[in-house]
Amino acid sequence: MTKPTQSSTRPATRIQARNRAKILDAALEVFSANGFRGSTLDMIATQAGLSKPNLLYYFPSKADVHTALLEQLLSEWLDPLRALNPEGEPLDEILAYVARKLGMSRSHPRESRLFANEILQGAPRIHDALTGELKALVDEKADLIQRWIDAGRLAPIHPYHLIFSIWSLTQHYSDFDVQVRAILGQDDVFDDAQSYLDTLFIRLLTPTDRTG
Amino acid sequence: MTKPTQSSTRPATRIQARNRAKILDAALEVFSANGFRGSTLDMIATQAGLSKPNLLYYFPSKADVHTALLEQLLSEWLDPLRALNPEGEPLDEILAYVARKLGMSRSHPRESRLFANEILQGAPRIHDALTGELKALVDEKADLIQRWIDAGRLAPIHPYHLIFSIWSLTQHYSDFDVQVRAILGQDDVFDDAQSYLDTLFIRLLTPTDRTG
DNA sequence: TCTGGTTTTGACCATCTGGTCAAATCGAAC
DNA sequence: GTTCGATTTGACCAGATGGTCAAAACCAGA
Repeated sequence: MTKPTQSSTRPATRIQARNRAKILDAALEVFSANGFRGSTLDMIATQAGLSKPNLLYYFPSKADVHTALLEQLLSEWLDPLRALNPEGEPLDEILAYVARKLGMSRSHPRESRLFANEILQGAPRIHDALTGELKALVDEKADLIQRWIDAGRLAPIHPYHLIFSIWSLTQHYSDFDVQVRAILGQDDVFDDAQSYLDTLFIRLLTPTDRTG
Repeated sequence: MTKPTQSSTRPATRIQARNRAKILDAALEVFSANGFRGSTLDMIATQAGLSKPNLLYYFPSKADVHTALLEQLLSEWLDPLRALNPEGEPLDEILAYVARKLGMSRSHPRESRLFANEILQGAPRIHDALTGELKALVDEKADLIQRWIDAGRLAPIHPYHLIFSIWSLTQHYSDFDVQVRAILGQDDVFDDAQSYLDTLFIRLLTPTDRTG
């Protein structure tokens, strides 16, 4: 009856790795659809194909599943921003970032909703990550954008609000999915969204030529 | 022990009006902060200064409080869009709409979060309103915007996605409040946001002059 | 096959929570 | 101040839910 989570030394068996993965995937499905309080261990266990006590054999509590999930996903979630390349052409870099982020809303809507739920509730479990890891990354990239602006390679706008606007515009299509579909019907929402956002950021960011 | 809610004929006493209002305000506070499943009748009752059975004397169930709250707020929530004036100058009208919407994020963050929670969970209780009242209003206003575009008074963009972008950009500042503040600190977020959004929509929507 | 650790589970518990109810209290009209 | 409906409440209930535990089943190496 050795608890597997204590095995910080032991190299985790194949069964452990497989079941922890199954649980985290099930938890993503359930938490993203129902929020933390709206999700039950039974839902997650069933979704994972395990019994509730068996789930609790791998994670000591519901909160631990949630925390583990958020931690695992946060870094991956920030990859698109991290990939903003200081060496690239500014406008292309931003547009590529927008495209990556919109792509994630399309392909990873569960992750997006999981974070949206967490932030909406006041981020009780990842507040430290917000003021730490996230802020550090955003500070760095906002600085980069400011340098591009100072060099006249982007129109002058508030770098932080630019980043916020990219987040909100892209995540809207996953988080508020139901509303978007209620209004538009089942159309190819993401293709139209992509071209709309391209237009928007090109117009917003293309520097006015002042050499005349 | 006559239930007050049955009195569709009776004109509702002063006490009834006062307590129903207290309950709905408390419910707004609690539901917007914790979501539907994360809120308890005890929380709402305490917040309203009533006992739980007393609360249930005015509303037959928790779900009924929630529904009543959403219904009461939905119409008011759409007022800024409804006020879009066909007779006005197109760009001014859109900018004024953005300003009204951002103002509501600042002054009514609880309402914004209440709706965000509901939509995130798949809008189980207001889906009809989305495909009905909301869609009808958006269709009407999208049509107006399209006519402005056709008349060359706005740059050509997708009207529905324009409306979505206004929603997402403005509501972000209330719904994701915690995240914004974690990154920016306690600054005057809304003033900067207002000028950022002004810039954004002016650049996006100002028609290119083709008379040359 | 035996052995010892790993994994799984059925039964169970305590707490929380939505909701009920009969009795008590209140309040306005007479 | 009496009356009768409106309002309020303490006590209570049933189901849901997070979590425990001891025993059973499983599995890999000797």
